[in-house]
This record gives sequence, C-alpha cells and structure tokens, in this order.
Amino acid sequence: MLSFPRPADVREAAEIQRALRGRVILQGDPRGVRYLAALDASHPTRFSRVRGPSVAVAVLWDRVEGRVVEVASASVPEDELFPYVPGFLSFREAPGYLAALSRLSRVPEMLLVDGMGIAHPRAFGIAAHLGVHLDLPSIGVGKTLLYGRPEAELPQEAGSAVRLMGQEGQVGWLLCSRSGVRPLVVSPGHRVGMGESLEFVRSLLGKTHLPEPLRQAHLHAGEARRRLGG
DNA sequence: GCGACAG
DNA sequence: ATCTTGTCGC
Repeated sequence: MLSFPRPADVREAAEIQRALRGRVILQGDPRGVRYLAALDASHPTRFSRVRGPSVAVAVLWDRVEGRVVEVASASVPEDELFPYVPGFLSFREAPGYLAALSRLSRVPEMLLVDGMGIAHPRAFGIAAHLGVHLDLPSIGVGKTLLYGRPEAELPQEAGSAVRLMGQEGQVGWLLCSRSGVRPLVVSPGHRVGMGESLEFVRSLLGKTHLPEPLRQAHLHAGEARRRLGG
C-alpha cells in the first residue's frame, strides 16, 4: 500500500490537497457494488471517561445480504495523529483507515466515509482523498456542513434531498434520512457521479439517522476504543 | 477585518 | 470527536 505522507503543517497539507484534487473522477455508477467498506473513527478527548489511543474501523458491508460481514480496526496513539483542523481531516484519520482496510480479508469495491467528498473548500475531503489514494470509488457522508450552500430550503421529508452548491457548481447533496432530522451531507469522493452518489446512499438508509453501514462502523469504533482503554 | 469551521 | 437518562415527536 502506498505511503500516506504526514505533512509538516497545514500549509503543506493544503498543497497536497491542491496537487491531488485534479485526479478526482466525478463519474461512475456504483449500483452493482456488493461489498463496500464503511469507515469511522473514535477519538478520546480530555472529557472522555476512557483515555487511550484513537481507533479507526472498517466495516465490510454486504449490500446484497444487507449485513456486516467483517469488522477490522486499527488503533493510533495520540502522538502519531495529525491535529484536527477543519478542512484537513484526512491527514488525521486516513492513516488509521488504511491500516484497518489492510486488515480486511477482502478488498472492498468502494468506500463510504464519515466526512466529505468534494463538498470541501479545496474539493478534496477525506472521501475524495482516500478514493484517489486507493483508486477506489468513494462517497462522503457527513453529519454537519463544512462547505457549500443549500440550493433551497432544507429537506424535511425522509428520502428527499436538495442540491449543495459550491462556487463552480454542485458539490453534493443535503439528504433527509429521516423525517425531521438534520440532513446528511452527501458528496461524491472519487469515481462516482453526483446523482449516483445520492442514489447509492439512499439505498443504504435504514431506520436511523446514518446509513446502516456507517452506523455499524460508528458503534464498532466506540466499542473498540473503550475496550482498549479499559 | 469578520465569520465559518467535516471529525 | 466524547458523556448520558429520560423524554418528546414523527
């Protein structure tokens, strides 16, 4: 697996993003995908009951059976982590995800990542970065907005969506996963079309706020981290 | 200069 | 991101 360089600072990180963003391909149809990996991480804070390392999780999800088939994780000590800076999440979380993915017994056909795809100030959020790095189709699903302006009033009805606009056109969608909840921020990462990214995430919605594979990844990440912390 | 700011 | 019971609304 290719190395994932750690930038010395935020300026260098932004240079890396600008150097790689041109590789993003915003076309592709993931409807036939069966095995995907959902990625989420759990970090301790000074308010955490449990101290210890951060944990990154890759959940292998079977879209035909609609269930988790495998869970892999990797722990990363705080002193190895790039700091959290909005706009630079990939430099903090991608190394752990790459380690977790390498522990899966099968290479997923695509990635579903907790965070942004191209709905990002430099059009290169963590889903785009991981997709380009691994040359895999990827989609970002965020819980709050980082970049972009909704084209219309926020969607209220379950399954409805509005376009999320950047300076040069659409960068994603705000998708209402359940009636009355804050919409999800859905954006293509790599090798997936704009409309296709929305349809794909819709196909993974269950009865909760997050798409089921990401919800499972979130649960497993928290559980794994608490297990390590004692 | 001011506000905004994924996890 | 984390902690956390009950409680209110679709």
